[in-house]
Amino acid sequence: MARSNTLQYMILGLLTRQPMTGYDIKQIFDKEKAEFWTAPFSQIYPELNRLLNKELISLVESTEINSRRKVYQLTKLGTDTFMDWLKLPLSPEITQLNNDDFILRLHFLGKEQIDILKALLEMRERTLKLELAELELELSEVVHHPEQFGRELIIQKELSNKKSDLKLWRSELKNL
Amino acid sequence: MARSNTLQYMILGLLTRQPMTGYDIKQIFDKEKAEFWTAPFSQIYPELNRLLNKELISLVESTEINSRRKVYQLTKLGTDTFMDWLKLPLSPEITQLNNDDFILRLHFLGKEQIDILKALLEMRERTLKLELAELELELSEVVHHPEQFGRELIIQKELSNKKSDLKLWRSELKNL
DNA sequence: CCATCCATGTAAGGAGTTACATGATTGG
DNA sequence: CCAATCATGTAACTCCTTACATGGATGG
Repeated sequence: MARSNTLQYMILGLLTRQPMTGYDIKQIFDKEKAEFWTAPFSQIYPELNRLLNKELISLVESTEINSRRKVYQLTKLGTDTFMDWLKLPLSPEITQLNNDDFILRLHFLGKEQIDILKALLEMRERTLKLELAELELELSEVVHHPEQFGRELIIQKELSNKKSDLKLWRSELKNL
Repeated sequence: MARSNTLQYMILGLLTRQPMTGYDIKQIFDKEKAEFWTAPFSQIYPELNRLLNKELISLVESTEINSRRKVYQLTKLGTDTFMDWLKLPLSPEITQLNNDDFILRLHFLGKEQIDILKALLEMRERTLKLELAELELELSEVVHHPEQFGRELIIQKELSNKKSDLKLWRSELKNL
């Protein structure tokens, strides 16, 4: 999942819930991770310092005077930056969304942001349909190569995963 | 998919089919990629030179005398290295297999290697059962947090994907 | 007092992306 | 002759992992 500042937005997203330390962020990654993502301290701490430098986050003044704990909170700029990123599915020039971009945003959406949530699900639905068509084509080609049995199984797996995704997002969209 | 020499084994795996150039390898990656993986020239060419250095591959003597084409073939060492990697699911000390390691090996398995294929599917089946149990637990926790609706959907997606995988591998195992 | 958890980092290196650079061959 | 394809690479940069380094606070 390279090349899109994933970590930056994950951290900003977590800080929208409440101010916290790098250590807290790591705890949440480890607890909520299994679904799709995690990061070690060696990525988190330097990233926090970069975000501080860019003034997307700031240090909460500590009551405990001689503690090394650094509690971070979002700045106005940080909140805006995160919300702009989250609203991607609402921008008219974007019509497709890969699984990673989709999941990452979905993670931070609740029923309060119903319009973003709907746009996100609809966009993913569109992309899934295209991906399914491509996979059907690949499957029809690979069946002529019995020596590539493993690859055929992979395509079947991808097909059944995407079909079940499409079904799930459609049914969720209906309930919104 | 870091830290496991993926590219090395992908290249060795493709070269078991027939000798080819870096350019050919890239073509195949682009054609067979969509399912899970690809690599740009800037990764392929340096990797080929590393494999040449390690004597896992060698240059095929060219008939065309003044061509810049470099056709690579597996050496005995390269073939052995690849087969050892492919046989991982047969090794008794390994009992679990994540999706990436599973898919990567499955890609190169045909019905000729029925014993490896069976062991691979069985091992993935075991791992899937554990992953499903974890996800069920996470789902039961997240339902108490309606503000994390997006995360709940992600867990549901993962659950339905893994359930459909489990069903698929079970039915394929029955047919082998 | 000692283990575990809390807490913050640096260093080294591998993996992956994007951009750049170059030139031969093939087919219309 | 010109465009597309074949063909091989380097450079710079970001992303990610593993290992290392340090020390305070808490609870049994």
